[in-house]
Amino acid sequence: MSRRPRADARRNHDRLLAEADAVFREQGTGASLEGIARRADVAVGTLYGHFPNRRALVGAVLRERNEALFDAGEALAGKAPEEALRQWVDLVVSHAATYRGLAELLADGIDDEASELHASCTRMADIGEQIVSRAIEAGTVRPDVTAADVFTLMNAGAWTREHASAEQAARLVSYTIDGLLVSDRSPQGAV
Amino acid sequence: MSRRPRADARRNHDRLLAEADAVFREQGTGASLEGIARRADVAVGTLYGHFPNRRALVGAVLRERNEALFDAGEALAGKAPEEALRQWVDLVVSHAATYRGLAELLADGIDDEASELHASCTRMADIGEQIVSRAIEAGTVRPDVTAADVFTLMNAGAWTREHASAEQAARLVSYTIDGLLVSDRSPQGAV
DNA sequence: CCGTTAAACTGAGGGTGGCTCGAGTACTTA
DNA sequence: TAAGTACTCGAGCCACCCTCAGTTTAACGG
Repeated sequence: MSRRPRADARRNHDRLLAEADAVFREQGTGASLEGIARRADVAVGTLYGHFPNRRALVGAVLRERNEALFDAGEALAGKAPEEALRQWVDLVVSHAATYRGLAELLADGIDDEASELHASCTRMADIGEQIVSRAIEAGTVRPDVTAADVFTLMNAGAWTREHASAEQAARLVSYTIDGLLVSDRSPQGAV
Repeated sequence: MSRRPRADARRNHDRLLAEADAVFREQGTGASLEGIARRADVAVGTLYGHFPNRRALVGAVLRERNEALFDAGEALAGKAPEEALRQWVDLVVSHAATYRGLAELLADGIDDEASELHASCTRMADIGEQIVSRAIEAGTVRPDVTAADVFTLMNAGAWTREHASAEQAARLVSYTIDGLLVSDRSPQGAV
């Protein structure tokens, strides 16, 4: 029979997650893992016992938060296509901007199946895919726009927010979405 | 009177620049400076004697290259506004993508007067400003678009190219520029 | 309550990299 | 060729990543 998990193990796991969350918010996802272990009053080895590498720790910190994000994304299915697209991109950009450096991990995670963030990335891309294909059907968005375009836009937006003002990032994202829409200058979608 | 600079100093300087260029191309601007010193057959201290920090070294590597870039940018003054804008952004994105990590240094350099890259950043932004204001006058680009928008777009494009395919980055940039243009959906320019 | 057992914890240690500074070297100049 | 100094060297300190052999401690069965 399998034993019940040890109480100290669970306690350390939770402490590590809590401190990692705080530290990543303050210093970004590139923060010192030894520092996180220190703050959690735990030896480095313990941290590595629970989370084999930085990505795993970031992934764990994000897990709950991501659930809420994905739920919100799916709730957008009812909205008008353009609204849904704008809000989804905005949601993800704000989410990613909570932790400096996350945009990079996400952008790299979509192509790396070994990444602990891969599942989250594909989930994000899938939701974007649904929204964008609905928008194309509705004739709102150009038919040649892909899910990859939307995923990339989200990452670029999040990165921009780390290196410029939130307003500047929002402007750029907004312009880009304008560019994705059907207009007199762009190919018309099938009705 | 000031002496002629020592021959060995100049030799080391040049070797360091050459190796730094090669290494930054191969490994990005985050590469080990100790490794660069080793490759240049020089002690670390010598590297730091010539270039006090990583940004200074990157800036020096970029200097000549930047001149060519700026010249090309100014040569675009004759082109049609939209063409000039697209080509300028493309030029800078390709330039920045030569060295992984450069997009970040540039994005941060525009706000940091102490950065050795600050001058290059403002120069880039200035050229963008000229092109965009000409395009606005011509009624091609929305009147609310700023030089900062263009600078940010260039950085975001370069970053995207580091984390996705060149094609994907080009698509996104292209869509964004579409969004900057005057169309039936956006505010009309004067004229 | 107390062994037994395995899961979990610990932290020294080996590796890499950034950067400094005092001692030594070698180039220029007169 | 000697003086003077610009330049070079690299050991050394610090921070970080990650591992693993030895130790602790919680869970379980009697």
